[in-house]
Amino acid sequence: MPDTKFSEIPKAYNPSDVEDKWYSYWLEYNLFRSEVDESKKPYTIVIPPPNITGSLTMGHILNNTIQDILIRTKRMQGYNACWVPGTDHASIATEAKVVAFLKEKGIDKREIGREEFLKYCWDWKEKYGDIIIQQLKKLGVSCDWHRERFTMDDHYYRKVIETFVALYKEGKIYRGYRMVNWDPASRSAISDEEVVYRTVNGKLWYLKYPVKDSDEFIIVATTRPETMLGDTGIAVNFEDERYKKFIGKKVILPIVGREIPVFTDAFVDMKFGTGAVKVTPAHDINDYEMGKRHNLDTINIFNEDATTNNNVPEDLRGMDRFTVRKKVVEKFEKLGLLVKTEDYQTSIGYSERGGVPIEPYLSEQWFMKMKELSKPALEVVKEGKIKFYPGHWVKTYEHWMSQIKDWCISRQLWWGHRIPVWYCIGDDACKLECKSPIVSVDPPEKCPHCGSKNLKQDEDVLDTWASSWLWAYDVFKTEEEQKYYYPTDTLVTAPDIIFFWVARMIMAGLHFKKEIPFKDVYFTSVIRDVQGRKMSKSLGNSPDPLEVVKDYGADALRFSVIYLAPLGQDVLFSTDKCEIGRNFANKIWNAGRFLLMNAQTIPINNNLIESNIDFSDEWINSRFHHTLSQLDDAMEKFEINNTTKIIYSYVWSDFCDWYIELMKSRIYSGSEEIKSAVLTRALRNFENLLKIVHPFMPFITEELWQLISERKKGKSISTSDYPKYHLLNINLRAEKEMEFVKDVITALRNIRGEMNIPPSKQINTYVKSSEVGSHQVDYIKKLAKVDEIKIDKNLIKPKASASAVVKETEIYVPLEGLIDLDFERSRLQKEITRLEGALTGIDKKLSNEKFIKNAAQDIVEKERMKKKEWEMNLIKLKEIFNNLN
RNA sequence: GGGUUCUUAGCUCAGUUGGUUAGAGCGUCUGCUUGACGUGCAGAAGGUCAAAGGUUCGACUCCUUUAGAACCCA
Repeated sequence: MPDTKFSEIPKAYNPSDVEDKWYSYWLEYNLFRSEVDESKKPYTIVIPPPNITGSLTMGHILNNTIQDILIRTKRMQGYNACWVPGTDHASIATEAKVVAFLKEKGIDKREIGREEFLKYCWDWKEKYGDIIIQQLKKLGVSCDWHRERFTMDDHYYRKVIETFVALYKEGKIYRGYRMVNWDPASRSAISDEEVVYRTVNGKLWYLKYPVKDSDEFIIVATTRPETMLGDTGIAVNFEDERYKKFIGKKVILPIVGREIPVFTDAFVDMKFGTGAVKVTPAHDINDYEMGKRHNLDTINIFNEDATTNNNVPEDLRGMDRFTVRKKVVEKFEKLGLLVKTEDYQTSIGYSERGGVPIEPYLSEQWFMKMKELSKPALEVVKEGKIKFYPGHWVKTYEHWMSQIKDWCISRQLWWGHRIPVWYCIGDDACKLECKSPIVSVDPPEKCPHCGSKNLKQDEDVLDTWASSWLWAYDVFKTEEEQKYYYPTDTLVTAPDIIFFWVARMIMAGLHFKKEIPFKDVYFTSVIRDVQGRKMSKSLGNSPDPLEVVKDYGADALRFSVIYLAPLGQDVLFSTDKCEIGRNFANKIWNAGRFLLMNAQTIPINNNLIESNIDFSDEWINSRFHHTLSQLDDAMEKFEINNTTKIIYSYVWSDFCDWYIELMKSRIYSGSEEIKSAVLTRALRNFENLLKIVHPFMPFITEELWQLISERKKGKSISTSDYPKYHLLNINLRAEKEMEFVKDVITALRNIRGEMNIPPSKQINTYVKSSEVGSHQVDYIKKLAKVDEIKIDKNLIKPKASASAVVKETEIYVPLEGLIDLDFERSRLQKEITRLEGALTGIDKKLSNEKFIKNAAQDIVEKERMKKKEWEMNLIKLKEIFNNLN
């Protein structure tokens, strides 16, 4: 026993005293380090790399706590546990931040040029890049920090480029002039997945287009009147009687004066608007398709920043899209061509990062063919080779995978992996072949066709996800490591990146490594505030996790968040809910404090660990192994939330409420040998308790583990052996005995409570039985505050007593002068009524032939047993009731 | 418009392949300076399991419909 004085152990657990101390200790002794070791089975997790732009959110807390629970458990269970941390360069998000930062200083990125701009980006990364990572350490996560990676590390960068080149050579990457989602704020293309749709209150404008050589008009309805400047046709449905006479005619485009044809296309919905649709092939994906079908001109009216270009009339040039909208509507109004304006609810795509409405925009981009890659990736999930938790995500995944489109991977940005493609801009010697791009991992010296050294690299960088989809294996640098650690075991991630990241990692893993990247995917809950709103910076409803750690402790935060987060459901979180974890930590602390206090005076003697065992020892051991079995089961099924409930109930109800309370009678009044035996055993039980709590609450368990016994330098609970479940420890007899004792004590407490007997007042008790052992009697006396117990199977009910029937055993508490007979009568009557109701139900069942015939035999048997016991109890209660005097 | 999920005590949620006259934590009420803990202890109250049908000997659990909520996709 370490010579910590009891008086030195504070009454309440104070997390700030211990957290930093133990985190540095763990790092000092490299306890989270993992290296290839063929003699051990690896258990591997790669962290979902947080953005270098962000700071720690409650989402990170939940996500990383789950990973830490898994990895710590496996580490203690003897696996070579490897958790690889790292960060993501987040191309578009970081570039936006740096651009904004420069803007404040009055610098435009185009002025300073690419190289200079990238220096600023790297500065940013150095300064802010590992904020989240540092914050995570406060949470106690057990990552192998020697393995920290960044998606733009030299090694990783090269892997990304090599992957591009390989896929290009396989014909899976191509360049094309296509309509893409354009973010005018960052002046870059983005992928379909980066577009978020929002319902907004817009308007529907009805515009009149004069028909050429006629007095008639065609009226079109549009939500984006400004795009009329690029209209090159009017489409109607072939079956629409209203417009048959116009088909093949031309209309004069107002303001512009261009003549555009009226044609039919099945795409047109007769019921929408007026049934006539203005067609702008350069600025709408559906119009683009129609334009292709009908050979319409494609007139782009916007610059890259969505201001109008020279393809619109002079007085409307250089305006942003919203200004020009106003101007166009004004002009229509002046011309008498605006029929009406209606309020209209519409869904508009916004750039997730840029925050502005995306513009469908024609441009030259790089694409990845996805069909072939997606097929095996869909299979492994459908077949269950990769399991999702909760399983319903499989359907979402299937849906997306089976209608996957080619992936636009180029971004018109500078921060990121620059596309490894060069173009010959050559000289006179250029040949036709020089037009084809040169794709190469290392910069080519000259054009392979004409020999010119005048080459220019593609300006664009790759989509961030085209780097992070390699994360599951390229975080491991050597072949040896990849072979040992890959496939990884579990991925824990937020469901909103199932397509961005999870799906693509599966594709990459299967394609390049011929193996799944992970076996299990755990999709975390979404953390919301108590009103159910998503946590966001703009709402200010997102607590700073580090503040919470300061106020409640890291262990409390971890435990609370998991306790509140059921699989597959949102969590309504508020800081004060961390009281659950804080109180729990304090409970554990005080259980430890109690044992340590007694260890000051009672010698620990391991020779006595198997001596003086009674049913309470057998019971707690049995309960512990039940708990282990439940824990194993829940972990297996990734019911992480459930594990906290299992642990909570064991620690609080079994260990503290009963085991510790029971042990007091022996510790305070037993012989020296009994005291020693009981306490020695209790400390061992407590150590086991600490071990199963440790993955959830690493700091407090380490502190107590170090306190309850002298440990060698470098020893830690985090690398101790996790207790193993053994069926042999389940002791049904002890459990039954314990159950009886608990029931008697509860019944007596109930009587005390209802009869208003002050706790200070001792009572006497009579038990009509022959089977209660003396060891049980001691416990009942102590916990129910009973002075004297008389046990006799023939005893006669004493006068003026309160009573109860527990497991067919009658219990009496004589209360001469204290008892209110009417009250006792109503108390008994309540129980009688309850039992009668229950028995009616059971009788109905048992007298039903079909039940006897159809129900499983053990169910019927169970019902019969219940009936027997309840009938017995009822008879006794009625007898007591009738003889009450 | 299509898909997924959810609706159980005042609140937040459990409830395992249908078989306990429905469980926990918080909150509420009553009592407690009991020698670990008031961040605690003991006791109690509180639910026609969203609604209506159906399957079944038996439905919180399975099916259908309806109402409401959330999310994803278009």
